[in-house]
Parts: sequence; C-alpha cells; structure tokens
Amino acid sequence: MEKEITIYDIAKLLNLSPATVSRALNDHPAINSNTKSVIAAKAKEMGYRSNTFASNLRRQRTDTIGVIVPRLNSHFMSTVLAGMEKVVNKSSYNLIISQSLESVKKEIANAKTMFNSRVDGLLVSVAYDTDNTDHFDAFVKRGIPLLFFDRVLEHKQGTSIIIDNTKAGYEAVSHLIEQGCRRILYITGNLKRNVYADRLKGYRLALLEHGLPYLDELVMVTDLSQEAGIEAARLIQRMDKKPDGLFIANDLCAVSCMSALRKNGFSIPDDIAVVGFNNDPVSVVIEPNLTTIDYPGEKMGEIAAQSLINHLNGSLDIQNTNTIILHSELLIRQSSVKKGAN
Amino acid sequence: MEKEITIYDIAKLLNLSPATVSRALNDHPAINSNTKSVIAAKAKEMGYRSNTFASNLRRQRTDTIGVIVPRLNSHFMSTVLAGMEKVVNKSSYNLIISQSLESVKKEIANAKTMFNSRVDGLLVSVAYDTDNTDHFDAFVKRGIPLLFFDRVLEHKQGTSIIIDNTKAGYEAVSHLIEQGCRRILYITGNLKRNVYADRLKGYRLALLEHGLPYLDELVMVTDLSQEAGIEAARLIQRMDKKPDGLFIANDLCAVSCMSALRKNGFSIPDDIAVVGFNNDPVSVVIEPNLTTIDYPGEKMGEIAAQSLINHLNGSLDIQNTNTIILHSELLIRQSSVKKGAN
DNA sequence: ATGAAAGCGCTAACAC
DNA sequence: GTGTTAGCGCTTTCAT
Repeated sequence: MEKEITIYDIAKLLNLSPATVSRALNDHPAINSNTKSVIAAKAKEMGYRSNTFASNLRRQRTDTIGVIVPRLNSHFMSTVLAGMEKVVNKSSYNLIISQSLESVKKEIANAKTMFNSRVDGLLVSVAYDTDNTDHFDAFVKRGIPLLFFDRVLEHKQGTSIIIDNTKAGYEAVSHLIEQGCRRILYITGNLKRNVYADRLKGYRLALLEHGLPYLDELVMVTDLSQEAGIEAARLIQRMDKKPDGLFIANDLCAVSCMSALRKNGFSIPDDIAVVGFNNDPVSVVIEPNLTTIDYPGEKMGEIAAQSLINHLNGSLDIQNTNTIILHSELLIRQSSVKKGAN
Repeated sequence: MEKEITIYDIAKLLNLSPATVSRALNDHPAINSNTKSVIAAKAKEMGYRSNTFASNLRRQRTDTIGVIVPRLNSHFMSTVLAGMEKVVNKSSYNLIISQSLESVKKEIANAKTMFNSRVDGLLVSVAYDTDNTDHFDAFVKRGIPLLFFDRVLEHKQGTSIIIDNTKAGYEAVSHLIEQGCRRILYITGNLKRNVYADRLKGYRLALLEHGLPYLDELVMVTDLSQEAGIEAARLIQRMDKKPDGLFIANDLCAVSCMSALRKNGFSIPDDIAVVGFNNDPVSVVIEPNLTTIDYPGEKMGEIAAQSLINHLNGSLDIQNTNTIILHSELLIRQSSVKKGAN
C-alpha cells in the first residue's frame, strides 16, 4: 500500500518550504510560475492529493453546499439537481445531497448532519409533513445562509424560489372549465405545503370567476403516490355525482389515476378530463397524453445555487431578497380536450 | 453570530481535560457515566458540534462511503440507494452520492472527487461508455475497497453484485417465443455494459434453443432513452419484415416505444408483443401493462453497502469474494400475451 | 519570491 | 477514571 504524500514530502524533495508548496498548489500569485510548474509536476508524479480535512480545519470553511430534497427519484427533482450541479461545477463549491423521503424526522436528521458537516450554505425543499423551521434555527443562528426552493416555508429571513402555484392552479382549472367541466375534483398533497395550498387557491379562484360553487367534497388530500391515484379512481367510481374534470397536483399520480379510471370504463377526456402537474416524461407516454403544467426545474436549481454562491461570495445579500418567482406554463394535450368544446 | 464551541471550552467550564471531554462525547467505556452525562448536558447547552474535519484529520479515516451511479432519477437506482441508506444508517458510516449522467468524463471527475474526499470505500455502477478501470486504480493502489453493482466492470479484485442478466434475457425471449413470436427485435443499450451484453447472450440462447435464427438486423443499439423508444418505433415502421416481438432492455424506453407504435396503428400484443426490463412503476400505468423483468434493487443496495461495511470492519474480506448474484423474475402482463397462444 | 512558525480541533499513546 | 502532550496536514501572518 502506498504512503500518503503531504506537502512536506514535496517540499523536502524540492528543497522548498511547505508554505511555498501550499501556495504553489493553490496558484498563489506571489509564487514564481517556474516554481509552480516544478511543484505541480512533482505533486502529480508523487500522487499527491490535498487533504481536505486539514485544509477545511485550517480555513474554517468547507466550500460545501448542502441540499435537502424530499425525493431524488422524481423527474422534477433530478432536473433541479442537474441545474444546481451545473452552477456549482463552475465554482469552487461542492454539493452534498440528501433526501428526506418526505418525512420530517429524516429531514431533521439530515439537517443535523449538514450542520455538523459545516456546509457553508443550505438549499432546502421541505418534506410532506414539515411544519416548522426549528431544525433550521441552528443555521440561522450561526449565520449560515438558508434558501428554500419549490416547497418553501415561511421564514423571516432568506430567499425562496418558487413558481406562482396559484396562477398555475388557476390556469389549469380555468382550462378545464373552458372545456365544459362543471364538477372538478382537485387531488392534492398535504395542504401545509405552499405548492398544494397555492394551487388550491388558484382552483377556488377559477371556480369563483366562472361562477361555479366551491365544494369541500371535491378536494381530495392524498400523498400523491401512484397508489393514491388508483385509490382516487376507486373513490370516484363510488361517488354519486361523479366529477367531469380532475386537477391532480402530480403527473405520476394523475397518470395512475387515469389508467385506473380507464380500466373501470371511463373515457378520458370525454367522461372525465384530466390535468396533471410537473410535465413528467410519463405524461407523453400515457394515452391520451396528459395536459400538465410545465415547470422550470433546471432553471430553479441554477438560480437557487447561484443565489447562494453569490451570497457566500458577498456579491449579493440573500437576506434582503425575498422571493424569486419563475414562470410556469400550461401544456394542453389530449387528456383534457373535450370534443364538444371549441 | 455565535462563537463556535470546542471541547476546550467545555473542558474549561467543567474543570476537566479536553481528553476527558472527547472521550465522554465518544462514549468511551473508561469514562464515569456521571461525568459523561454532565459533559453531554453542557455540550448540548452550549450548542457544541463536533468538528468532523479535526476528527477525520486526526483519525485518518472519514467513515464515509462514496457511491457513483449513472443517474439518480430512475426508479431502480433510487431503490438501490434506499437500500444502501437503510444499511448505512444503522452503522456509523455516511454516504456521499454522485451521478455520472452516463458520461465517463463525469464519472472520472466524480471518482477523483471521491478519492480526494478520502472515502473509506466506494460503490460504483458504471456509466454508459466507461471502458476501463483506470480512474479507479488510485483506490486500488491505496487499498480503498471498491465494489461494483449492477453495471460492473471486469476487475481483478473486489466484489461485483449483479443479477443473472443472461438468464433474465433468456426468460424474456423464451416467453416471447412461446407466445408465438418469430422475429424478435432486441432493443439494447451499449453492449460494453455487462447488463446489456449478457441479456443479448440470453436472447441468442433462447433463439438457439427454439431453433430460430439469430439476425444482426434484429439487434438495435440505442441509449434506451424515451426518445430512443420513439425512434425505434419509427424504424420498425420502415422495416420490410416487421418484428412480431420486442425485448427492450429498459421499461422507460419500452413504454415510449409501445406508445409510439400504437399511435402508428400497431396493436400490442397482437401485432407486436413487448417485454421490458426493470419493473419500473410506469410499467403498470401503460396500456396494455408491460411484461417486464423484476429486479431486486433495494436488496442489491443493502447487500452492496453491507458487504463494504463488513469489509471495512474486518469481518469479511471482499477481495476474496467474487460475484454475488441476486434473483430476478419475469412478470408476465398483457403487453406480451397473445390471444392465439396457449 | 520564499521561509518560519503557530494553530485550526480533535484523538490516542502514555502516564498516573 | 482522568490528565498531559504531541501531532494529523494545511494555511497564513509575519518576516526577510
């Protein structure tokens, strides 16, 4: 097994001081460029690798940004993460990613781990049932910048990056109404989450504007899983007055609900028109293709990471910005277009 | 902003030595349990957090396991990762996860990062176009254990965890033949990858055993993306002698291909029967439901992580194990069951 | 342009 | 059961 090489080893062999080696390796301007190349060559030859721990210990920072997301395996989230990586790769920062699996408990644990790994900043999209920011207090107290995206929490300081979920919900439901729907069922996630609560606001607004009544029985709170979609189809089957439109806050759930409904003999969109949310790839695989809200995940990731980095570099003060709102768009496909409607 | 608390601060306040505080915090058996609770209480009160960097620097290990996967946003991979997390959470190790996005270039960069973060061990599933193990040599040289799973590479030492892809391919194709298929198109990924090459072996074996000829023109190498599925459907449309069965090495691609074929007027399974691979949730959403190979992702993750941890703890020597093979299973659904067949 | 030296916070060998 | 002390590898201030 090879021995670990340190800057001392390099320094000794080159008759230089460790300080010079350190500076050269970090491309310090005061070092002669010749010396630099000699050192770089030797380091490479000897298989030197910098010891991040020693460096972090000494510098009192980690150049690391933590990310906590509900799940990794959603198309939306992985798109967001791709955006973050893109930005972070251009900087000297690194990303540590962890998932809460939609549980506050795990989110708290993850936050603690992030805190103990001394991330320089934290990007968070909260879990299903998170209902306070206590587990992030430690960060605020130590002045570690905190930025929420998509699923955000009310917090006195710091930025949130979101889309206008109210508007998106309004557009989705207005579209259904224009297609002739009069009983629109909204299948949603936990209404604690801004994303679902705001879409509900949009739903109500659209009904109101078109003179349709708001009925509690037409709001179904689920976990938006595939199973929830199937269960929703079962419940619809049993309803006396069946809905003629569905607005489902997640494409995966929408797609499995549609599929179950069709198995039960419903015709989509004619019996029931459906609008999903997220523009997940599966939305163009299902028959009929799913009308959905497209949502700029990559951009959201880029902006989140860039804002945080700018703040860390001192070129932007996050604490004074409030909310960044990105555009979303209704993509109309066959699942919601009734033949009768214009 | 609060000052960072160290064990020295705690020691001073409690009139103890830093060593005692350190031991107490690490639950060292020699420390009086009273002392321990006093120290623990004080640490909590003062908002102490252990400095991992100092600790890692001193202990010369990180208690961290690196994971490199092609993509995070596949159902299979996230299931594998869930399995790993489950095991790792029970131990004192942490996980660092990174994705290569199917590119060797990024995989090399990730490996380097992992190496520099001094992971104690590495779990890898390689990218699409990786064709040698050079970027893992540094780990081997330093005696850092390396374990491949699912998409594995030939390497002299170390364990691989896989399913029997040849058998899975054989079963998939035999099933299609039994349903009456005579021209079966295999849509695959890069044949450098064991998973795709071995399934091809199974495909050939099944043909051979049933007296069907093997034809080069019936093997289509793609990137198995959704777009590839649509493109494949286009190519099938143009073929003079159309296939009557498809074996597609990935459900997502299979599903989009099926969907495109149906739009072009093909009836599934009657014109073309389809078998996918992975048992992705989408396989039960598509109409008709997709016959596929089910694949124990979570178990694979658990075994991979556990084997590595056992090796690190000295209770198992990975270098002497070779290959662990997990069971897979053909799930027959409507997409492949022809009405005519028995 | 380079060097000397101190110290980041922790742990472990050795002492008592 | 607890204390003393040295050192992990790096960066940086202060010298020259």
